Amino acid sequence: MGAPDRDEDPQITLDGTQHADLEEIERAIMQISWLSQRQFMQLLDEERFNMTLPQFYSLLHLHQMRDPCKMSDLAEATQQSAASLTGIVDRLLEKQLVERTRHVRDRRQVMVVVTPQGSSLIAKIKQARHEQMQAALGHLGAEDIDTLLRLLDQVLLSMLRVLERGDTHRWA
Amino acid sequence: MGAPDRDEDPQITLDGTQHADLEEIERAIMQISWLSQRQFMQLLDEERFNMTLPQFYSLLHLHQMRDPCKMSDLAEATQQSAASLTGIVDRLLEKQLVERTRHVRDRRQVMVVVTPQGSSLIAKIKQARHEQMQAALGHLGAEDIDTLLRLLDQVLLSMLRVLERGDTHRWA
DNA sequence: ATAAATATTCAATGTTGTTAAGTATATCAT
DNA sequence: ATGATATACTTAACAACATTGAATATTTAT
Repeated sequence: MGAPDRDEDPQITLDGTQHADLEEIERAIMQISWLSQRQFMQLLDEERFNMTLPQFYSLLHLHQMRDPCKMSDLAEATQQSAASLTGIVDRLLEKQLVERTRHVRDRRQVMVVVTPQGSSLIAKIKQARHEQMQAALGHLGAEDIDTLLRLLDQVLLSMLRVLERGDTHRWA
Repeated sequence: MGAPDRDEDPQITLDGTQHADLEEIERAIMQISWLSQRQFMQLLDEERFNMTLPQFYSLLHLHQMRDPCKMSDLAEATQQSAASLTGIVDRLLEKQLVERTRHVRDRRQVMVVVTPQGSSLIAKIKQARHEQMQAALGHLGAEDIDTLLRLLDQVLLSMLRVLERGDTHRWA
């Protein structure tokens, strides 16, 4: 990731003021996403955690749900295919971070729950990640934090909406 | 990814105002990173592009550099190991998106350059990605875009600084 | 010339991604 | 009830990448 593309002109709006291009934001988001995932991947790879990104995000969702969660729901929430998820849950199971049961009524459904060990690991990882991100976020002022959070949540909600629509669209 | 963790209290600051927690931002960045990379992965996977994320980010860096780039520099810039990169560049080479040469003076070094085909593909992918992200960003006002860009670039620069320090620290 | 340092590739292994096919259970129509 | 269809998930086969450590090639130092 080299220097940002700065060779494009800013937009000229009707009122004559100059505003940044949307593509600048896209570049920033892409770059931050790539770098932060890389950085996080290395953290998860340490012996004390020994996890992969897909495993973490799957476990994180189960932790947030607390109650048993269908495989298909977990797959949709984490944007992973059911086939991939089977192997991922297999490995979480080996480490005793989750438990797999069958739904009582509909025995086709496989339900997964996080174990206390799983929740405890998530807490440790969140703490380690917090320390890691402190370096990138620590210098932000309280005002900036509020603003950034508001904008990021706006972006995130739009993304989630798109994904939901995208899923229904895919099966249409 | 389920509903955001909202069960943590906001920070109470000295002046009595309530401000969002840094951890909220961390959550948002993690979630956006994961989702946007997933979404982008699916886009790159379409037949017209037929690329993977590591391939794209490697090619993107070469595109931004324009001039030939050492394997080790590319590895550092994209945060990939030299060993991984060899295979990735192999596949870019097969698709004729890059060319590999030896450095004239120091023939240990392998130099990689993007081809015109490679640059053209990057442009097409950027366009497709732009349309994809329009859905998540299109509703932002001009003010918000400026603000968000400023904050994201701040975060990005901090991350880059950390990575540089982290690299020198790792080999020390 | 020999040794040491550097840059990259190769080989072996594990996780995740894909698609397609397979198995088990549930539901619906007759 | 029985047979067809749909649903939920797993399995299988293969490609892409991640890791590590060994091997190779080239340069630099003695």
